[in-house]
Amino acid sequence: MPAPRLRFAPSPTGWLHVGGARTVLFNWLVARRYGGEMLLRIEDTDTERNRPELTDDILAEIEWLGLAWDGEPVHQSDRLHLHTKAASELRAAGVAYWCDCTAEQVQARAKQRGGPPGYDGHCRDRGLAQGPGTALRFRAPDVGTTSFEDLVRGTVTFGNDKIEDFVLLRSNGVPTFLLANVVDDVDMGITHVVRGEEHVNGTPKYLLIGDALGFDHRPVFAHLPVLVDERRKKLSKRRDGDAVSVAEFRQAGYLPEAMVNYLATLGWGPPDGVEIRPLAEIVGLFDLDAVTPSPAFFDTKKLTHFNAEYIRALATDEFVARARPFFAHGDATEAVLSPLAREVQERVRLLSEVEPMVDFLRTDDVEIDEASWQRSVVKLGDRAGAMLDAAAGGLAACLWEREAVEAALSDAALAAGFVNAEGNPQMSKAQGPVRVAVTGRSVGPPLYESLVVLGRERTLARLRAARSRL
RNA sequence: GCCCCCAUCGUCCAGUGGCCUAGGACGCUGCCCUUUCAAGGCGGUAACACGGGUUCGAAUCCCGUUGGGGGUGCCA
Repeated sequence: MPAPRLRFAPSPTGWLHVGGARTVLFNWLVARRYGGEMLLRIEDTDTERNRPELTDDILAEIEWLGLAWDGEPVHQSDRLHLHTKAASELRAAGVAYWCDCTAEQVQARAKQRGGPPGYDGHCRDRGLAQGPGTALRFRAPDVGTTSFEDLVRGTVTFGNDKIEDFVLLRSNGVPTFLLANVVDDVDMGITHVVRGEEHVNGTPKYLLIGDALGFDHRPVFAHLPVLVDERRKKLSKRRDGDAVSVAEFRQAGYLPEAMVNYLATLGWGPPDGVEIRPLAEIVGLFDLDAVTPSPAFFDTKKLTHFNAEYIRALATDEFVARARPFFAHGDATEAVLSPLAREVQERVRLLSEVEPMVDFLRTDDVEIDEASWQRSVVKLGDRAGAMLDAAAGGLAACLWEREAVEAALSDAALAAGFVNAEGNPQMSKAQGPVRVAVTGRSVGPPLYESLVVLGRERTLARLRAARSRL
């Protein structure tokens, strides 16, 4: 395959959502696989809805994902002259005409007619000249079919009689996406149009415009399946029209590598079934022909699993560095995390979970979780108090390092009556009261290591506090 | 309504006429390991939507039904 040229064409009307991210990824994958390029085109022709400041956010998220684009992003609004020139050509060739119907009139007639909604060709042969309030419409053929080969769907065919006379130029003179798209794709030398399934219906219009303009080259199309939510609805339509944004996941502590890897498994799968793997390998394996045509559910649980795997695979210092931006208490958190980093790393699924897990080491303002207190302390009866006392005694005297702390707690367990059938200390239960007293909860990082970091005095103070609470 | 598309475990992916008593992953779950929790090890749960064809043979091909999705804008 000659080096392909692809483009991702977001419109700055919202944040980058995960569906968009998946589209960027698949475009990027094709470009990388075949030594081509992926360009960016900002489709900002909708002056009403446009929010230019969002462009930077979208670019930043794409960068965060690590999916670099080639060249400078193109702004469609800078290219209006090309679009209007094409519009004039179409008008001159008689395949476009001016229409002065308002959107309200079009709708009203459709309703009155009782037939299908849409434009009825009212102004087709009125020979209107351009004037105030006139839009330029494309004269769609009444007979025949328009079809194209889609890399993921095969041949798709539309009856031309079902294609209405759509708008090329709005009455304010600004070209619509339909026109701008075709002109820009050709001008930018785009060979592959890889986009969401929602564009399938617009494709025959794209083709009709291109043919009318006399373009001899057609890009290859690939319409990716939509990403859906738990209700099987398009993700970007979720809630109040809010998409599930990439930013949301970034802020929640997901790694871009995990996100990208997970996204690659939606609508596609590696031939060998190995899902979690470096992007470089995916590049070598990816193929649009192998993309599934059916909608895919965006499963946050599975994404989270990927994320946990990626976190665990990090070098420990890298893990700390990546978690740092999520610390509200900066250096103080890092100081208590460092000695336990490896242990914490194996226990979190999100970077945002790191700080809460070591908070009990940073602050003395530890709240005892009631459920944990009941389950791991109260339920043990008298032995809980005995354990707390014995632990305090042993810990007060021992050497303050891991083995000694373990030994002290083992002895305390024996003294408090936590003994198993073999006569050994039953630490699974005995560590409970100490853990809750010190950390406030019944789950957390390994206890001995935690105590060493906490320090003798603070440990003893918490043991005493718990004792008096009993 | 009309147009287009889709249809394998709860979910994602594998399967492209015989290798399928349908495979992997997430989830859920049993056991083991274990200082809690994780992680790890070994198991389990669970699917070819339905009905017709074609064929010696169908999850795989064709038709229909049903179900789902996308579109139907002077949004992109």
